[in-house]
Amino acid sequence: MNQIKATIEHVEGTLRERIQQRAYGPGEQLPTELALTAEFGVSRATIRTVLTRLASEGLIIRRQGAGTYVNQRVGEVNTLGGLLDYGRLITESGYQPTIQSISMLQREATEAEAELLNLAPGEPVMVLVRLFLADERPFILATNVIPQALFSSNDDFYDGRLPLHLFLQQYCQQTIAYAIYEISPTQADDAKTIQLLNCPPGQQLLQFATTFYNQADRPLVWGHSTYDDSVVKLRFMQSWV
Amino acid sequence: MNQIKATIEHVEGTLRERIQQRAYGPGEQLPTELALTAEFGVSRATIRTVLTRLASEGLIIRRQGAGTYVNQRVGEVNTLGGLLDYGRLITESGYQPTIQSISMLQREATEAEAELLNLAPGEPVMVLVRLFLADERPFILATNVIPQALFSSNDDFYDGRLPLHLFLQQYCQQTIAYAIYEISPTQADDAKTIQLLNCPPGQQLLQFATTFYNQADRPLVWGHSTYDDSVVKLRFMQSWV
DNA sequence: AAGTGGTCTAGACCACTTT
DNA sequence: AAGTGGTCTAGACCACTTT
Repeated sequence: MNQIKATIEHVEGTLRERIQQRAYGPGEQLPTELALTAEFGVSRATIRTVLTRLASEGLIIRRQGAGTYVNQRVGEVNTLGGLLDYGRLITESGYQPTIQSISMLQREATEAEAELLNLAPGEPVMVLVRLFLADERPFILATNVIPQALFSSNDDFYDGRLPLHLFLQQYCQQTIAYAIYEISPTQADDAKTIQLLNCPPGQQLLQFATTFYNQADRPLVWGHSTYDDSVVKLRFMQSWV
Repeated sequence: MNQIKATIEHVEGTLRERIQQRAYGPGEQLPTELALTAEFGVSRATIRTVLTRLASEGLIIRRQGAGTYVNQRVGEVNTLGGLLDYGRLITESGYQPTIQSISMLQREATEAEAELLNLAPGEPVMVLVRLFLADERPFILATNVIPQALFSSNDDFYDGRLPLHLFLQQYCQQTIAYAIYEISPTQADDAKTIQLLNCPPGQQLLQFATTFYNQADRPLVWGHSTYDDSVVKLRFMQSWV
């Protein structure tokens, strides 16, 4: 009567939790696939589906003939699961995240924005400016531009501190399927950036220009963020099978 | 008598080729999984293994109930399959790559290098300095440090123009399993960089600090690269299932 | 020789989208 | 209602590593 229906989700969640809480520590061997089938009472194909997902993130490493191991260096990386969510980046770096909503206003799309978001020039957009802090230290200033047309409901309050994907889910009923990032070097040169990020003029910064799309390839958000990496370094992991 | 043994590889290679050569163009629907099983004469599980790999790179998008589609924007990204291979990054950006071997010498590891490569300080390392050009324009200056102990054979010639993973395969019999990248902003400040990258002093650049590991978590290479993104922008894609 | 993950089959039913 | 991908089973044999 207490049947768990979403088997894959359950197995995946359980294994992620065990790795996160070091029940399976860095470098340690996971139970064999056969042992996992026995423990969870599912077929090997189900187990392998889950392990494939974890391996593609670099969380585990599988060696034919030898076993499946927790990646020894997961702890050194702060972008596991992607850059979508700056809040999580902060958490994974070991800090306490705070998100401040600096401003939220409606205006007409610039030509560039209209182009990127597949809008006619002048169509209304919502502009969110937010500041991310790690342990009270500001280090990301993010501007996100969302077509006003996506806001189906007529809410009169939007919580600007929600992670972007939850914001879109909540107020636009849209799910982000993929994103394209452009990363470039920049420096603190305008007064607003210098003030909000609390950094000296000329400080070298990273800039992300990102477009988020849904499954139907429709652009949902265009954003650009300025990232002060003297606070938190940006560390990616990439794995090959 | 003409049996193809590596079924998955064959299917995967064929589908990649078709996408690359636009037999399946951007945004177009792929044949259904059922159709692919018929065409290749394999089970659906085999087809799904391949499609899962392509989807995790963002090459295709699968929509339950609707079909499998080539990502409309694959062409906008130049890091598909990862940053491992700068030569491919250039190709994917539409340029002709050239790799120049600037220097290749043996010396003692610095303390920092020894730490990163799990060596005792002073152990010998091989240092490769290489310049990557896109259509004759220099844009990446890469330094790679490899423990001398990895060079098993006593070759007296090393081809410094090989992509790093082939270099390691060839001369060290080592396969890269994963890498950890740190991306930071920097600027052209030393004479050598300015000269080789042919850029004005103070030009803003990206810097990658990368450590490559094998399956047994052994560090194989530590590298740092300076990247002039005024030549080729760095564009990532990230997808969520 | 025993144990491990990798490939592969031939089904079944479900969730979701399209027609 | 028909078609599509998602989940799931219960096997089999292979390639590779460890004992």
